[in-house]
Amino acid sequence: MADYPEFSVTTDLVVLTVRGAALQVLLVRRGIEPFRGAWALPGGFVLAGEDLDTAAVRELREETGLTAPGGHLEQLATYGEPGRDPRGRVVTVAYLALLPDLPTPVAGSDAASADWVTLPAGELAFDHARILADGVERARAKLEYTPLATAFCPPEFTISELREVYETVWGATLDPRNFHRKVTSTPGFVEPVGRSVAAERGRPAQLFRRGPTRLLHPPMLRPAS
Amino acid sequence: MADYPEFSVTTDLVVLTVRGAALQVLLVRRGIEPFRGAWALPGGFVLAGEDLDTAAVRELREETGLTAPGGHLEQLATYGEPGRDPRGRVVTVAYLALLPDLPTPVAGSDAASADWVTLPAGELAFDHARILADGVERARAKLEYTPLATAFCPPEFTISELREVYETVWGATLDPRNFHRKVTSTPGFVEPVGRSVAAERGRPAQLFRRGPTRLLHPPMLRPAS
DNA sequence: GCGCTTATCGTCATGGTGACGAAAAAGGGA
DNA sequence: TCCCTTTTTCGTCACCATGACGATAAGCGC
Repeated sequence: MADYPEFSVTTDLVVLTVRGAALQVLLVRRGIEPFRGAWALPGGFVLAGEDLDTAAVRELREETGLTAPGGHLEQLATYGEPGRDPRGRVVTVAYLALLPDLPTPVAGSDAASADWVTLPAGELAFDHARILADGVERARAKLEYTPLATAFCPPEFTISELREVYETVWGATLDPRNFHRKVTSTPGFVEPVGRSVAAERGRPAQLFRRGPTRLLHPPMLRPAS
Repeated sequence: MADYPEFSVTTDLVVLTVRGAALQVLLVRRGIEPFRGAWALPGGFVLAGEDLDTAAVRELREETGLTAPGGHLEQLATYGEPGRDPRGRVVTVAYLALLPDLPTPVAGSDAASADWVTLPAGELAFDHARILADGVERARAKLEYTPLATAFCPPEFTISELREVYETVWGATLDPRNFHRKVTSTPGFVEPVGRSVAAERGRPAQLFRRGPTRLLHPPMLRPAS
């Protein structure tokens, strides 16, 4: 071991949410050099004796104040190019988090100035632009063959809310009737709560919660680009 | 940086191939402690100034003597649980490699005793059993929506060879006629070479090479379990 | 030639999907 | 109260991909 180089290890988070009709990412303004004043992904160093997943959960809690109830957190990829951090040899394990649009603001956060930024975001510190792009692409792909779109929704949601998630993440418009049929006919995707909720306009919609299925068979296919 | 713990970083490789009718993984016998004498995934420490991908390619070359011509190499996941390596805090970035069944043996390899092992493999050093399981599952899933099965084949192959790859990796039997129709009718999956090759028995088969498509639309669906 | 094997093409029924019509169920305004 | 608008939800229809097969083509060995 003594003959091999030493690394610092960080976790960086791509935290996505759907607010209104926009896909947004949680970014922080860096208060110290390098890249002082630039937008960056939230993250930080992995502590001694701390698991990578644990570090990611801790960072998420410190930055958003939430433990992702109903949300989703998964490892994205690891970036370790020499020179990606001017301070030295730093390898970062990136995580992807999908959260519902919570009324909770970023207040109570550790970071002085964290905020939701509508995509596409501009310049980012380090190689965070690439990490963010990889995270968005992963989310787009996962909506196809997993029921992960429900992670963007509150515990109880309507089919229309779920459809808006798909439309926002994919940047496409979907037929409400065919989407309704597809979602409700895929076993285990969503389960009816039994109650309905009055919308601002139009016929009240039925409420659903996430079903037990982790994989969609057959998948939701994106409309041909 | 000085206040944060130091890590060693390694890359471990899940190198898969299809030989005969079996899915095989490249394993090495450890010559030193810990886990001396046990099977382990090939891998090693990332060097100073070396990129993670570069380290993985170097390890692959050192262990197999090949630079994966026509094969496939991608990052799998990163494992950093404290205590996963008794020597200290070691984070490993695992890679997944898919190679054709080359007539080249493992000879000329760095590792004293590397060998192909038919899955399922038995006990493995460190947390390599879990890494291997993750790699196999990734390969199974990727065969569905990417043309990566061609990475298991030589540059020119027959539809039957490609079908055997699917059958071996998925552990299922596929109808040769429907498989032929599906593969040849998916644009960009495979391209006819124009020549045919005589098999040991039966009608000679047409030769194909990999097409330009990176994503299968619609995907190849696994038969219902 | 015959028989065997494998490759390749066709046929048919079924099920999922896109396009779109139509009814249901609310609120708002004259 | 009676329209009008909006959104949800249910139906219909044509089309395409697929699974289950039958049938033919093209080699080999005898």
